[in-house]
Amino acid sequence: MEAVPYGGTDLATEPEEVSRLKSTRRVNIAEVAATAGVSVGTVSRVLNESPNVREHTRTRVIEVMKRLNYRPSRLAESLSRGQTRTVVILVPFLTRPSVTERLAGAISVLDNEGFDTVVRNVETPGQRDRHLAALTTRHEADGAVVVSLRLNSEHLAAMRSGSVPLAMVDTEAPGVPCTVVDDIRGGSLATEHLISLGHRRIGFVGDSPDEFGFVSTRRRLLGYRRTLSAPPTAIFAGSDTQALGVLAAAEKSGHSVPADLSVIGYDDIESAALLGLSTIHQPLTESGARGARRLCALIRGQLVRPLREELPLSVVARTSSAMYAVAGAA
Amino acid sequence: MEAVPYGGTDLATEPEEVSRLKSTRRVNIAEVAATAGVSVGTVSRVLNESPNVREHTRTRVIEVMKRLNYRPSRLAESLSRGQTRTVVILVPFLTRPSVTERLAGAISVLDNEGFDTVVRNVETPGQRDRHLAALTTRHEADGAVVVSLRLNSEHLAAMRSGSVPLAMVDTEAPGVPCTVVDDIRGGSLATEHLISLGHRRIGFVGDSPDEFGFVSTRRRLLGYRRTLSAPPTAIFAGSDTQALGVLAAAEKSGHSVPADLSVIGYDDIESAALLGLSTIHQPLTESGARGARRLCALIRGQLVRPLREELPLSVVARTSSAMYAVAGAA
DNA sequence: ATGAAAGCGCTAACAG
DNA sequence: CTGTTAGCGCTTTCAT
Repeated sequence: MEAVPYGGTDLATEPEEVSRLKSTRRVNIAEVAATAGVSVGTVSRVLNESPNVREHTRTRVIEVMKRLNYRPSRLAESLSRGQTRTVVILVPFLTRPSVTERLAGAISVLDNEGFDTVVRNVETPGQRDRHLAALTTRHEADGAVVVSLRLNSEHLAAMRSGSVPLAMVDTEAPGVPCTVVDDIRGGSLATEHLISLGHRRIGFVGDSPDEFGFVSTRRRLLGYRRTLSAPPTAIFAGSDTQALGVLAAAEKSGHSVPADLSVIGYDDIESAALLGLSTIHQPLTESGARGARRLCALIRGQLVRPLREELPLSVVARTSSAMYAVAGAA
Repeated sequence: MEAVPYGGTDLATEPEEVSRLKSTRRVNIAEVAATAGVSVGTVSRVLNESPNVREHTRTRVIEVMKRLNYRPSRLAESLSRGQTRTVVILVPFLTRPSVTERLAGAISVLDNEGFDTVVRNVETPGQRDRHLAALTTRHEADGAVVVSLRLNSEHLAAMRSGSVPLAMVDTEAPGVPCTVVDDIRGGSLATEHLISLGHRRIGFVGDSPDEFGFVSTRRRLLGYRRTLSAPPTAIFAGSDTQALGVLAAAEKSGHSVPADLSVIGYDDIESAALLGLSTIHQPLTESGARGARRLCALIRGQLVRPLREELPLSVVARTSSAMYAVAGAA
């Protein structure tokens, strides 16, 4: 490892060692073995911390690896071992806070389990199809977790015949391990909360139905419909993000929350607490973590049970919802 | 591809084809070649859409690939080609909206360029060191983009001697392509905005300095300090998320915004617009995209210029900031 | 247009 | 404890 100028360097002459690729010939395990005067097998052993290496040998090999700036190829290792130690996670609309929290949960456990996580973001039907197809068409990871996206029968059939280890989060399919919540019940919980506060005219704000294969919002709407059907002194938003929109709109139009209007959201994203938004809490990070954990089990060849696991929902009453003061109907 | 029961199936008997790994022996290119009665070379050619394959042959090979449910190994392809077509992106606090937007920007261009993106989330110094080390210690990707994390001289030296293609976003290092904004100026812009509104006593809310190697907030603070130094009729928050916290706190304590208190944030995350938060806009998605684009250039062996690129900042006045009404000092 | 064969960089089984 | 060697599954000359 040569000394590299840093920090104290004259900044006038912009050092640019990294701005262009130095075509340093990659040194491989054979080269290390050769210059250390041992076999590749031995180098491999020190690489994998095998106990069967004389301390002296190990030291020498390590020294050579350092000197040659050797970086073992994960690719070669994977190919040889027969597993990629990589998992793909397919998410829709990565920037949505609820999605991000799930993603973070998944990455965290995957990282701990020694997997790299390739994330694929889906924002159009085209991307969805392309990425879903890639999952079964080529062998690029040890498994995949699909978040919030619905698989059609073709996809499913392909996953099966290709036997691609798969776990789903916030969406389900027959025969696939999935981690979900009961969104219909969630819709009811939200509506009931408002009703218990004396509201009788409750509005709903959400995605236009069937917009993009998302199933959650529609089901929440269903829960709302089942619980009530008249218009607003309170609003139930299909997601916290939409609830924030409602909050802003209310303020803009001079309505104060919760005095004039109660608002309840859904998800309990991080900023909901920050803003005092009442909401239906669902274990976002946890769902991603569990999905990942189940995928790992699957990859290990374990049987995942129960196939469908349901996480609990709860209402979190904060400051955006309050008793209906004006004329609480009996 | 065998027919797989789906949908119409009796759900009482939970089908569980995917809940356990079917040990379907992987079919490889040799097997395809053998059963199609051609050489592996030919199969490889149809795989890569080489024009040098008789139409008839191609059709037959494709038919066999389907029938055998052949999935080419990306690993083997990469090893053979000598490139992973994978990029690592290192981000701190993945769930922060500003980070997520950058990530989305990067993933988007990387995806278009045919790269898989492995994301590594850093939430502790330990993770930071481990992931940073992994970048140089092993060869697992064609390059890396580092977001908002500071590299010390050791890391830098390692990146260089290992000649790991690297691009940085929202952070900089000598000799490395970076995409940044002028946070000091950002701090000034925010403060000036408030001052132009008649405010003279302006508070700052931000991270405790030097918490975790983050540089941005501190620099914004510096910009604020340089512009002013007395206490509050208005508040400048180091990030939009923190500004939202201020909004909530204000409301909770009965202060109305902007009547009693003006608030300006920093970043212009998606929900800022939603909530009418005044803020300093910085091109978040764009920064991620540019970082990714530059990394791609680097990987292609191109010279990246200028090494340091600065994206523009602008103030976005929304409804959370207003003229200081009470007693605007002259 | 197609086949044969030499890698790519590692792991692991086997010998010693 | 260490060396040898056969793969892992593909791409890619080089022949033909």
